[in-house]
Amino acid sequence: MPHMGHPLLPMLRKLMKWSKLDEADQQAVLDLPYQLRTIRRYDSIVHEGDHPDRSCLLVEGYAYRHKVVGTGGRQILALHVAGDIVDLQNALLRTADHNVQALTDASVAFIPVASVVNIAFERPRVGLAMWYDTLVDASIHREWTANIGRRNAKARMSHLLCEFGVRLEDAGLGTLCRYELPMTQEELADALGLTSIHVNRTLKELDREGLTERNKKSVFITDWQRLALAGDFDPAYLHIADEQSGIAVGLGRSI
Amino acid sequence: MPHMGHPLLPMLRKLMKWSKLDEADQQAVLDLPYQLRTIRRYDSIVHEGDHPDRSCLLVEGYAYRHKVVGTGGRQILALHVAGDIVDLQNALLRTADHNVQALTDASVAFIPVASVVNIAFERPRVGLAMWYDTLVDASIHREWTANIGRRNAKARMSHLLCEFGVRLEDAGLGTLCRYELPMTQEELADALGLTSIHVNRTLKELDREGLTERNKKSVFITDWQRLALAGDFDPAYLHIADEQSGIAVGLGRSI
DNA sequence: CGACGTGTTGAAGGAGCTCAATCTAAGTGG
DNA sequence: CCACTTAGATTGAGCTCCTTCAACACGTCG
Repeated sequence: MPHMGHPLLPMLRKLMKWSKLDEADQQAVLDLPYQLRTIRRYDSIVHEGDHPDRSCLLVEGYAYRHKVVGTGGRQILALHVAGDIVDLQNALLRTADHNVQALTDASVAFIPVASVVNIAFERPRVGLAMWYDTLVDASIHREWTANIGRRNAKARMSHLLCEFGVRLEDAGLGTLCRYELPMTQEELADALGLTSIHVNRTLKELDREGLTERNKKSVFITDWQRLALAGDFDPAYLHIADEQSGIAVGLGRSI
Repeated sequence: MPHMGHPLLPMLRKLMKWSKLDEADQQAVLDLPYQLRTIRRYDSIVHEGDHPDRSCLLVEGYAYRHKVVGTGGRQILALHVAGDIVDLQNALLRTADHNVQALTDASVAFIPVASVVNIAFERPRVGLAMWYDTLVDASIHREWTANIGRRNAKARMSHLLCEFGVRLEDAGLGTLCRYELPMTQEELADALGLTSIHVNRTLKELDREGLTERNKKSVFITDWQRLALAGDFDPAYLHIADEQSGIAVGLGRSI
């Protein structure tokens, strides 16, 4: 899997969306020590109960976080794309409370937690961007909770497809209405709290109603308006367009 | 509602669980500027779409966060008790992506976001504790997602009752098996992704099976072992007992 | 070619929902 | 102290969305 440019660039790109970073900040991010590893599809990156001492970030490919419940069911908690910091949580909290796994062949950079903590507090703008990132992550968790708890299958699926469109376009990895979705129906089911059989029927229904056109690995949204309506989708929770000026106030005061 | 001691003490108590704070750190936390407000049951504290410039923390009482979906359904996303920082999210992210509301009459302290950001970066141990707190918050979100997505009604309810026991005991507001739960069955339903009718039947079943004894506002868990088993409950995700030594490493290096 | 992972389809069952009625306790006003 | 009100708890009956079980189809890859 060839990779263009500095492996940490996708992360830097993302951090710069959350907070304005000057030249020195940017360089410091790129100077973080890291170890690059290639991960195969379905390989585990972090396992529940681990005590990771390195944070990891997705350089290329897709990954997901999940938990397995007592009855054997699996719940996918989050989906991640290149540039996402997939495991600051478990590293900072010392004990992994969930699993992280590659959804496709992927490239992952591991960074010592100590380095992450150091840069966060030596360079408050970087630290704030990281904090911000974890908060947005939590915001997405909340929307997923609402999605699974209070919407029916069709709305859940529509919502997921809309979210992915917005996120992939924002990450420069696709467009709002056309992107790669390398997930099996069983994986979709585990992300939505459904069974793969019902996911199959729901996807077929969206196709039949002219909202989407899919083939195995890619999604084409043919009617964004209606899909967003069906999915009760409002991208506000992704905080993509939020102004950052307000945050700078806090930093301007004393740092 | 009379209050003992400094209003910010419950928060300080909580932060100190996440990271070791020296005298000066502790004083700085208590010296944060704040405005105390009494909130009536059901009054809104933060409304979705707001642009709050003050973070808020629960000094006394219970509160919850929620979203309303397109079909009118409500999903409660998190429950909060005294000491919880109920709204760092919305304040830092600038645009509230969910509502925060009082579950009982409550006392809330509002702190300017700028002050929070300042203390976080001037005093890294405090900042780390706050970051840690938001990460634990996210961890609870994840467990809730798994709970709602992959467990049946009885397990969901059992899990919630167990979580509350642990959290309230940890906060010094009750004991593992006996505590106040000032929620209506409809509110429980909205927290669990169920209907109030089904919550009623589920609660009755737990009583009938000898796992709990309830009256209106308080819970008595008569068989913790079996309730935890029924709820597939493992408190690891609350990160209550995690060692903090590892984190200190990061700070010790350069700050 | 056979095997396996994934998608597709049908039929039956059930967990949880909807609708509707009744009950209870805690106000509230007189 | 008692009618009156009201929010919440409780219970029943029928229904539906989604699951479970069971085949079968399809493509890929050894």
